[in-house]
Amino acid sequence: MTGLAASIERRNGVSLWRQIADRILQAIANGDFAENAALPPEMALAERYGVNRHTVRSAIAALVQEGVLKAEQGRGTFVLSRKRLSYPIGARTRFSTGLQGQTSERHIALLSSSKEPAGRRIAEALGIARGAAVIRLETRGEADGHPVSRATTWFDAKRFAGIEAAMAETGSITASLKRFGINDYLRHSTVLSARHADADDLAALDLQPGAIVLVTIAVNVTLDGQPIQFAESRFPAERVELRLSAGD
Amino acid sequence: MTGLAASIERRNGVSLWRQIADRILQAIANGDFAENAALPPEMALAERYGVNRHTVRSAIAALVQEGVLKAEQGRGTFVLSRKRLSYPIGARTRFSTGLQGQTSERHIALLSSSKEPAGRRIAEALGIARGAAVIRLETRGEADGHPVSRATTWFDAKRFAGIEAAMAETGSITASLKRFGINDYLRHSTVLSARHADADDLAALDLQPGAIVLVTIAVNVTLDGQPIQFAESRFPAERVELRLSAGD
DNA sequence: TAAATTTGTCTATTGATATAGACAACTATA
DNA sequence: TATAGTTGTCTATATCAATAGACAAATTTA
Repeated sequence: MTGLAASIERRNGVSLWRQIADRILQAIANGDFAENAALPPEMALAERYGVNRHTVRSAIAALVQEGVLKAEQGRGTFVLSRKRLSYPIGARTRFSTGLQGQTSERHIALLSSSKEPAGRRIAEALGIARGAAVIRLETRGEADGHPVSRATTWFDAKRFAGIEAAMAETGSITASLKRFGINDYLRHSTVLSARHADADDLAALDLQPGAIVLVTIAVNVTLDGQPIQFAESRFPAERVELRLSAGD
Repeated sequence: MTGLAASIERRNGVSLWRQIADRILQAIANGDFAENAALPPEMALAERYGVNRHTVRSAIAALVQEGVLKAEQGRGTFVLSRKRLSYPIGARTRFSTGLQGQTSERHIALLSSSKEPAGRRIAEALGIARGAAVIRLETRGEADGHPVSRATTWFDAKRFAGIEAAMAETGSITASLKRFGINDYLRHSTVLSARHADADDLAALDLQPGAIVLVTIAVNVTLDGQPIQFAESRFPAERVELRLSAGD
């Protein structure tokens, strides 16, 4: 399928070993290797990608460091298989319901919260005056102890005063909103993009530098269309894919 | 907002100038700079990112090459503003209707076509036997003369014999499907991921090496749920964002 | 046991990346 | 017309990235 033949680019600002590490990760996520399967020998990979064996070794070293591969002298290099999580997004997406069946344990950790004046984008999305106070929550989604998302969420401070405490206590946006009389809500719009992870993402998501994150910018609304929440979420592209299902 | 403070990472396989170029691109796409606005002076950027001025110059040089910035000796460096296209995806997404109002001219160019046996993934998606013949189309979406997407599409060769000719003639998937008696179809499922662009993407999308592409893998079905089309599309993350609207 | 295969380590060399400093060329402004 | 601010060019140096070759160490297979 895709990504087998295509060659490697030089002099682009992305080192060859990083590009090759990306390829291998992609192949694993694609299911090209079975659980605990052996990677082709270093010489074979070097030939396939048209680079020196040492360059392949650098790529493998990075993935070993990352816990994706395990190298054994004399035997080979093996895939410790981390399949990609498939994360559904749609009108009724909730974090905890989204990953059902794929992981056994999941929750949202509140990293920090603060109060700040609303910028242009946030004010427009929440339908409040620019400069009005908003509460900002920094959270991390975890599944089976592994970080799978990193989000920044804004609420109208007037309407949702104290939501950071509710969030810290319940570990759930849905449960926290219930305390403010909101029993159901919908995702109104989602904008999707991708970029290199920044320093904050790297630390929070336990990523290796150079990793790519999928970014969603979403507005949640009540059933009658009133905006309640504005959020930017980052997902590590190497561990998560986003899934849109018809009818969601 | 996001992306202003976060610092630059070293020894990660992605060169500093590439990381800084990414940041600047992101800031422009974010709307942090007005049309034709001047970028901060090189010295200021160097200080902000904690690097040497020459490193900033490398980043700027790459973006000038790319046509995003224009540097004028003695005056400053200016944003040639290319706003990001917002590309809607949903149950009723069509290429030509999707970008209405954002661009004046758009069409799909057929790059090549071939016949091949269906692999596991494609056979499952199309509901045909593994190894059955499928037609594969390589296409490029263009808006105002700029490439905005690169797709690989598979059809059941038995049912859609000759669709490559229809596609070449009409330049439209929708119009081509009409010739086979399909007047309407829906997007059944979409899976979203992101990765570094490979050599083929770089050439077809006119990207600088190191660029990131958003990848969608979609299945289109007839109104009664019969799968007709399997497609993998790549969008340059620096020029395109994907938008999910409620009710689509 | 011997041979083949595969990963691990070492040395050496080349080119790209990044830093540093100095100064030229050009523009806008006081 | 000075002066300050900005981009452009040059030299020099240190480190990282990539290539190249040789051989050691461990495992599997004949």
